[in-house]
Amino acid sequence: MSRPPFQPVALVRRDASGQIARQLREAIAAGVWVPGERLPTEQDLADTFEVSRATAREALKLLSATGLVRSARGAQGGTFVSVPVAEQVATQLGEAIQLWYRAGNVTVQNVDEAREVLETICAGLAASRRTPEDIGDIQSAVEAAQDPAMSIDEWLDWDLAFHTAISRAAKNPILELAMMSVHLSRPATNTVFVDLLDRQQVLDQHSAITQAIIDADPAAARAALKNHVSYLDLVRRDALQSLEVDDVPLSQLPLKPARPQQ
Amino acid sequence: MSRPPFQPVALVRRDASGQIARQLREAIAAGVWVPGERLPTEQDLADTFEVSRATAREALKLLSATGLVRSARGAQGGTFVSVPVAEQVATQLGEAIQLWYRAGNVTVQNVDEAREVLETICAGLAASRRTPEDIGDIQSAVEAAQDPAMSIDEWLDWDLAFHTAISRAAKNPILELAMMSVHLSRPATNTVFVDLLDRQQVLDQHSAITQAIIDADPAAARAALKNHVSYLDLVRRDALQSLEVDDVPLSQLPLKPARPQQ
DNA sequence: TAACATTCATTGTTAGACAATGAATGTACT
DNA sequence: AGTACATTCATTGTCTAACAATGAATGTTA
Repeated sequence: MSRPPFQPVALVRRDASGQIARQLREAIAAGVWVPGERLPTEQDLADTFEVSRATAREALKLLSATGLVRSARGAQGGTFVSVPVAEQVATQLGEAIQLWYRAGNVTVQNVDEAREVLETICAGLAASRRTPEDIGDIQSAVEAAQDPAMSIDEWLDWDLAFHTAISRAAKNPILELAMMSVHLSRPATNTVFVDLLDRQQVLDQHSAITQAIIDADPAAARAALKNHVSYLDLVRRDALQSLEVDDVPLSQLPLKPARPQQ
Repeated sequence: MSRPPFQPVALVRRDASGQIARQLREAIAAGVWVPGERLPTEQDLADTFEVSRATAREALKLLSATGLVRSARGAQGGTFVSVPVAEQVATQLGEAIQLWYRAGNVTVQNVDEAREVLETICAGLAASRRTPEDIGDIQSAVEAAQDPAMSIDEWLDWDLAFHTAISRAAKNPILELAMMSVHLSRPATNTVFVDLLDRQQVLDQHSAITQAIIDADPAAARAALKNHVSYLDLVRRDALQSLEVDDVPLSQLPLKPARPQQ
């Protein structure tokens, strides 16, 4: 099976950089250039598409924004096809979810539900597939969070580390990515009530999840996680109620009336 | 709660456009500009960061690649904060997964497992939450796929429509996005065996899922979907076995030895 | 009132230049 | 021979200065 050649299509004079980016993206998807391989130089691309180098550069910027290519200076430099790292993809996804939340397209309930079902699955899989390293990671995250003098931010970091370790132990990069994205989108949605949590209770729940994973007991892991999530849910409901906030709108963030989006 | 002002930070002379993009992204995340609002003009940004307009433009291109902003020409034009549409985010995610697959970072099993657990959840939720419109969408996708003269591509499109309608009926945009991404990444991973499927069997399985959703029976919906997925799994196993391909590597696509990625 | 023309701020694109970089190559010294 | 250092040079990064295209607002005319 040989690789297809790159066949540029003449541009219609509208959004040149976008069209070039699209053609390059499709070419990469078709395997014209494989990860690690070098694309033509900016000048070559500019000549090929009959545009200026600046326009060709902007097309490459569009691709580099999603981590599809990366550039390097120097004599042996150039633009290389690269495989986006999970963190980058997850960050972008989390970003999008936060914007959706602020625009009212998703609710805290949506995010929490997604989190619950995804993490429940991951906990079950983790109990079946965890390696000794995974157990170590999970346990050290639990232990590190036991210091009662810890700041909220630090504590949240360890909480994230705990849940990240579980999703990694599930040994499925796709689910891990999904979990990571949901967690990364949570800062915008849970700032209201984090300091209302009882750390000791959370800690106990984390320990129960950990133990089930160590015991290789998927059903127990799922149950322990569901218990944890329902506690978080309870605290959030109480917090919202005490704030006398309606359950539906949820956007505590300032929202200016949005300009109609075309 | 008032919005924070925009406070640009002086750049270190390295990757100026990237730094500007990062600062703008963080400012948007902090609510300096809300969706629909206009950013400063390119010239203003250039002046603010003490760079040329070209560099400021490249920063904006980095943001527009993920749909975070969009630009418009004309007297009242400019660059506006926008909410990325789900399709765009899902496409990017699917793209990343395809690259991961080609780079060997994910396997077909990973993608299929993610698809199975996500869609099982969605099917259950859909059975609880489906509206009459959802039922109509799902049914018409099933009926449309009954034409035996249909081409494989068309048939696959209807298959996608069927599964998309289910995930939409689950009424959770986050899970819907996840499903969409997994489906969009599948073309690269299932080209080997699609024509080995028995369309009538697939159709019957789709009908069973549909009926369970109409009956508002989550458990039945989950079971019917699991049955469907396990059939697909079976066919794929057979296909791989008959091709005498090992079960693990799975990359049927041409792979050149990748240049070490820094 | 409606249709049309003009204005003009803003993004889109161009051309040519110079700066920064970093791998490869050459050179001198031990 | 080997090692430290200097040079080369293709390539990306940034700059400058301009012009083109656009499209909402405004003005003008029928």
